[in-house]
Order: sequence, then C-alpha cells, then structure tokens
Amino acid sequence: MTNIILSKSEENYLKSIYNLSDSGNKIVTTNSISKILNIEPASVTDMIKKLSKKKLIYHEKYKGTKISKNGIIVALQIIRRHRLWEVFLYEKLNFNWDEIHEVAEELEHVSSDQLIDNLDKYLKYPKIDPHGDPIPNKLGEVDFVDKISISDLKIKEKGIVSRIVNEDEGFFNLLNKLKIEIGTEVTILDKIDYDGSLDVLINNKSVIISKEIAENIKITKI
Amino acid sequence: MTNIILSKSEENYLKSIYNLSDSGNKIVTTNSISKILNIEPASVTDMIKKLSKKKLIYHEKYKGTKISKNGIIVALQIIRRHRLWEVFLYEKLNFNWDEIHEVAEELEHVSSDQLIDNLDKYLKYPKIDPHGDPIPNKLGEVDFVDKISISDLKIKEKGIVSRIVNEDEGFFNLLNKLKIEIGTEVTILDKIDYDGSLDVLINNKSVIISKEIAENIKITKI
DNA sequence: AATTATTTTTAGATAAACCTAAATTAAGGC
DNA sequence: GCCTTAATTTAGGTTTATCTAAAAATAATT
Ligand SMILES: [Mn+2]
Ligand SMILES: [Mn+2]
Ligand SMILES: [Mn+2]
Ligand SMILES: [Mn+2]
Repeated sequence: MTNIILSKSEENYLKSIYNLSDSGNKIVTTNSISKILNIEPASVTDMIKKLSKKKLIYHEKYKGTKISKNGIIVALQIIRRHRLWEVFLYEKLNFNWDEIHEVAEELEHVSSDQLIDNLDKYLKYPKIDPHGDPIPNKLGEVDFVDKISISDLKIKEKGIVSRIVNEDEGFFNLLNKLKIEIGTEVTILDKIDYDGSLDVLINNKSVIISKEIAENIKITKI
Repeated sequence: MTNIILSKSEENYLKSIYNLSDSGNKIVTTNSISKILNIEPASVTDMIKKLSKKKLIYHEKYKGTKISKNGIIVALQIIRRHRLWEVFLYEKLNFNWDEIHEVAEELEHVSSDQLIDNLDKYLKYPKIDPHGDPIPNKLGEVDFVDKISISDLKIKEKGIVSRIVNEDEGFFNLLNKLKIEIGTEVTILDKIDYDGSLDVLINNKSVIISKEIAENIKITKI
C-alpha cells in the first residue's frame, strides 16, 4: 500500500468524484464535478488527466470518469478524516450542526495517520458523524447507510431520522426551526398530490414539508 | 482590523521572520530565513517583496527585513494557533513531546477564529505549550518568558526547567533519556573549563551535558 | 584601498491549479 | 439521419511558489 501523497486540490477532486459516484458504481461527468467544486469544466479536465495518470480514476475521453479501486480507498480515508473532525468540532468544541462542514473541509487535508488514529480513539471510535453519515474505519470499511427518505414513506408509516443529505445553510436553518435532528421520530400524516408535499408529525406537531426537503432527510423505517 | 488572508507560504514566512526577530526587535537577514525554511535565498527575496507590499514587514534592499507592528500581530496569531494545537495533541491525543511540532505546523494554517477560540476554551486557556513556550492570547498578548539557560547558572545554583528552545529530534531524544521535562529541577555541580560542559544534578543523578545543550534549556532560577 | 568572499537580488524557467475562448464530440429533437 | 444544442476537451494565458544561474551590492581580508 504505497502511501500516495496528494495535494489539497487532488484530495478535494477525488472526494467529490467518490461522492458523485454512488460508492464507486456510477460514472461521473465532468460537468457534475465542475458544479460541485465551483471550478470550470476545462480545469476539471486537467485534473482528471492528473488523477488518471495516478490510477485513482479511469477516464475515457468524452465518456466520463470512474473511480478506481484504489481511488475509492484513498477517497474513503479523506472522508474518514473529514467526518472524524466533524465529530470533534460538534462534540468537543461545541460547534453547531451547520458550522462544522466548512472547517472540516480544511482539517481533512492534514494528513498524519497518527493524528487521525489518535483522534478516532479519543472520540471513542464514532460510527457516524453529526449529519448521520457513516465514518469509514482505518481499513476503509463503511457501515450500511439508510437510503430511504421521508418522501418514500407511505401514509401512517413511521421512521427515525438517521441522516441529513443536503449540507447547505438554508437547509440546516430549516431543520433547526423544525427541531429535526438525528433520532427524531417522524410519522406521515398525509401526502399532498398537488406538489408532493408531505404532512408530517414531528415532535407531536403536524408540519408541511416540501418533497425536496423530504428527499434530503433519510430515515430508518420503524 | 482588516482581516488579511494569507497563504500557507506567507504564513510560514511571516512566522519565521517573527521567530528570527527576537520579538520584533532584530533585523532579519534573507539568508537566515532561507536556512530556517529550507528555501533558496532567491525565493525568499520574492516573498519578502510580497510581504512588504502587504505592509507586514519593512525591507531595505541588501540591508535586511524588519517585521512591522501589524506583522507582529499576525505572526502572533499564527503562533497562537500552533501552540494551542500542540497542547491539544500532547494532552488530548497523547502525542509525545517530539511528535507534536510537525503536525501543528500544518494545523496552524486552518484559519477559523471560531475554531481557535473554542479550542482555547476547551483546553482551558493554557498559558504555555508543551515545550514551555507562551501562548499568545486572542489580543496577541504574551507572557514574559525565561531567557536564562542552564549554562548561565553558576556552580551550586538551582533552577526549574521552564522552556525547551531547540525542536529537533535528536535533542528531544536526549531530553527523554535524561528525563528532563518542563518542571524538572537542576543544580549545577561543576563547570568544566575545557569545553564549557556542565556537571548537573538532575533527578538526583549527576550528568554531564554539553554547553550547547545547556544553552537550549531555559530555566527559572530558584 | 584593493581584492576576494559572501550575501542578496535579478533574470529567466518550471510546475500546479486555475481561467477564457475556441474546437471537437456526443446527444437529443424532429 | 441531419441539425442544433449541450458537454467536453484543447489551446493558450495567469498567478503563486518555487528553482538555477548570473549580476550587483556589501562585508571581510590582506
Ligand atoms: Mn477539503
Ligand atoms: Mn458530515
Ligand atoms: Mn506551518
Ligand atoms: Mn512548541
């Protein structure tokens, strides 16, 4: 396992490619990477060539990019670092839910194995980060993740909020307002045909949430 | 207080210039910066121009570099971050004395005020780092620091080790072997005229240490 | 004071990571 | 299947941070 050293940019690209790939299964387009990283497609093409040369991804001109076996391993370590730092910021430094991502985005690039292993131990080997995302272990093993959203539930079905997919500010504010967090119980009261909105019982109160929001909140069915 | 954003490189240069300047008093040479950062003098000259334009240092061609008032403030914040991370690594993550510097050298560049303020609070506002170096507060205020070395003591005089100046590996190994740490009591038994070596009582044992080593261990006279 | 040595700066190059504009390829609509 | 549109790549350029080689300034030595 020759420890490849990547630049901060390379790491950000590889992580994004992994995140867009649905655990390495889907082919990722140049434009999707461009949008997520806010970098022009031409620059993305340059980096794709670079990561291809390092065998972290496969690329066929004009067709798309697939992350390699090795690329997945490397990406999972970056994600591991990111999520462990999120736990640290949230639990030890009392950051809010919506403040941790940005700082973790920087901390994840400090690549010392000793640092991450000791941090992991110090945090008592957490399995999920504050958004409910699973933390890969040292070997890159990741727990199964709920893929059912609130929007997948039928009327009268119940679930426990297990994961928040969307990470932007407005979304977090809404969740705070609705007092939705990991572990909150939700029950579908009604579905509104017109626009797909849902009437949901949260903390004993009926609230209407849009379909889009419901799709971004993953749950465990109960 | 317009919050200037500096690159990692600029931060490393500015910190080195401050460290070489004896708290901002001495003029710093291009070559000394070059040596400490392991970067060619020609490159140092380039960066000096850049930092001058930002008014963080003053520079007179061929004469030398002086850090500005503002430069000192900025440098102290970088040093604050570095030392707080060292405390964290040492106290919370169980790093050894000699392992913290390198990692802190990276962590110090993650510049989030909230991160550092909360870390400071979490660590209970430490006054010194694990090497005995004072941690500047948020306003850039620094405690007085011992400037007397073991080598400055006369025969029969005693001191408490308060600060370790040298940060390289071999030196740390020696200190570990001699069981010298912050707080260790030392008594001068004899001075050897020939090469300036010292016979010192440490942990109830007489040991001979070279003049160079003695100069790198600062103490509080008792 | 002249000469030599050292330090510092300038000049010119390179690699990384971005950009814009233009060219190329693939996809979608009819 | 052709044509327009969208996606992607290529070409050429910029900025940052580095380098080497050579020139210029200062310091040290005789
Ligand atoms: Mn990042
Ligand atoms: Mn997260
Ligand atoms: Mn540093
Ligand atoms: Mn230190």
